Amino acid sequence: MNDRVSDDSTKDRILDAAESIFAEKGFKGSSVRAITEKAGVNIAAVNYHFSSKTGLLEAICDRRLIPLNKLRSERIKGILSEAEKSKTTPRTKEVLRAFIEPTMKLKETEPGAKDFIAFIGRAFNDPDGTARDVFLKFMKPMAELLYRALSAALPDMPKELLFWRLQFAMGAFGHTMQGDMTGALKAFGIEADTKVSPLEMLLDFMTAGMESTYK
Amino acid sequence: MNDRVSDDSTKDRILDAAESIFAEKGFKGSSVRAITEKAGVNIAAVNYHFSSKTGLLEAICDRRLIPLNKLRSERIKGILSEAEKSKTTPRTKEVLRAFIEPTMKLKETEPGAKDFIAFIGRAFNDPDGTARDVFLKFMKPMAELLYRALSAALPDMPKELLFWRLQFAMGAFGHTMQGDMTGALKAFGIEADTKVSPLEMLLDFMTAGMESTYK
DNA sequence: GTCTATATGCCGATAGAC
DNA sequence: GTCTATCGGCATATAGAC
Repeated sequence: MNDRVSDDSTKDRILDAAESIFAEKGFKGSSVRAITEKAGVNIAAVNYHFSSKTGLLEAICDRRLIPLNKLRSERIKGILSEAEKSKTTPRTKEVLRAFIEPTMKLKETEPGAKDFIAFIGRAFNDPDGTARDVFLKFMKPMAELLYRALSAALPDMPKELLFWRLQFAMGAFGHTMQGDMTGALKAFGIEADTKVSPLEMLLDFMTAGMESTYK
Repeated sequence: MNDRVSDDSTKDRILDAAESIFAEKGFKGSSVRAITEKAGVNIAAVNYHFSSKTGLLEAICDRRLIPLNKLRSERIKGILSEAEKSKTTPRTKEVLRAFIEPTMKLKETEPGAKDFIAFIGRAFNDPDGTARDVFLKFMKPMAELLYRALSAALPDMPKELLFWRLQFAMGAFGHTMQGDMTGALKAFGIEADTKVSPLEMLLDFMTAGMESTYK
């Protein structure tokens, strides 16, 4: 048995290549040909190992999104049960952090995972029905748990307002995840400062937005 | 002369159909065949009138995005010159409103424009290079003006932080523009309340995020 | 300006040899 | 499990009749 995410098998070579090409070109824009060429395997291998291009997409989600959502869920459930025990309200920012921090950590530590993160950042808005459907299927229980936790953190907020704000926050998150901003920063004549962390900036922004009482 | 955005000419029938199909399926996912069929014109008409599929995309942006950005720009420039005259700082929320309100208004008043809005909401994150490049080309001066106006509204904020927060805000905006949330609302068991305006909710969220001093 | 017919090419998927 | 060869389909784009 091998618990590494990737090894040198044909299957994993295809998964690695697909992750990277999907991230760059989207699901529809990526051809099985391009994927197998990058992986250095025969074009027929995708159908042999994954049945279809869609099957390959599902395998990618199995490999990365399931473990990622497991981490997120455990942290959020921990926050919820601790709040229940102490009869307090969870803090909005900690709930959001529990969702987002594992994503950033995966991006930094797991080689190749940054392609996956970029891909799901945009799968969320991907016009291709197949990609969106697969992605939403994998995300549904996670989204419900996040919504519940934010409900607990902001118990007096009308549910529809909470829902919309969660949409806004997820839009900000998804857009941040897809691709890096280095080029855009330069285009605005801004020098990047490595002291500031995108994670903390995003959490501040989201938390303020979620909790806003701005008039 | 005819100053309506759309009439019954072949050209406009194609633009209307393309707008709607691009919105649903993205640029790559939309075929010229599907567009001409929906428009009720011959398949060769796209190349005759617009040279290519990409030319068609550019014509769509010409028709909608240029006038929309003109409205946005005029309002933002008005805010900037008024602030200069009165030696005050523009208000963040009013700058954001000047950018977003014309979008919402276009969506409500111009028939068919809601397809365009949904499309640009996602063109922003569209993995297809062609669509993203065309869109960004049309948006560049607009983005720079918006950044300048927010700089004026938040003069003490470090430029890199301002830049990132603008990215977050645009992510929230783009995600909100693409498609309607009715289905998702129902999936969360939330009854939609027409009294609350997505525009105001979004502006509150964005303004709080932009101005956040949350620790 | 609109049509048919077609050129040319890439797509996902598979059959069948090894 | 990996290969070659190929199928059938759909894509964009165009040539040329009307």
